[in-house]
Amino acid sequence: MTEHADRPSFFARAIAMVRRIPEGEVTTYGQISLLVSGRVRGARAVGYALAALDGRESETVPWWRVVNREGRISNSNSRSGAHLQRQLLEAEGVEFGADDRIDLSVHGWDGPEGYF
DNA sequence: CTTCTGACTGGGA
DNA sequence: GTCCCAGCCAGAA
Repeated sequence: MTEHADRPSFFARAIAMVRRIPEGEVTTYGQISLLVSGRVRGARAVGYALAALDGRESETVPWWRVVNREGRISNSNSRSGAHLQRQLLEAEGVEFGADDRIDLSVHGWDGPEGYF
C-alpha cells in the first residue's frame, strides 16, 4: 500500500470494497466507485486498482466479481485471464447469457446493507 | 512542471 | 441501438 494509514486513498478503499462482494454475486466498477467515493465516474480508477493487484492479492481479493456496466468481462483483463474470470464466476453459480452477459438484476450486488 | 493512458460510466447527438 | 465527449484517480514518460 502506498497510501497513508490514516488517509486511505481511493485506490485502497476500492480494494477494500471488492473484498466485501459476497460469493456468487457480481458488481460493476461504477458501483464500487460510488460506494467508496460517492462518484460513479471514478470507475476508471477502480479498474486501474484491480489491474495493479499483486499475485498474492489476486488470491485474497475477489477481483473476478467485478465486471463492467453491461455485465460483461472487460477487454484488457484477457491478459490476466478473461477465461479464468468466467470460469471462477460460473463455479460460484453466476450464469452467463447467450451473449456472454451476466443478468445484474439477478446476480448484481448493490453494496453492504444500509451502507448509506 | 505537463501530458497521456487505462480491467469505466453517464449523458447528449 | 450507435458514436462521441467529459470526468474520475493513479502512475509513467
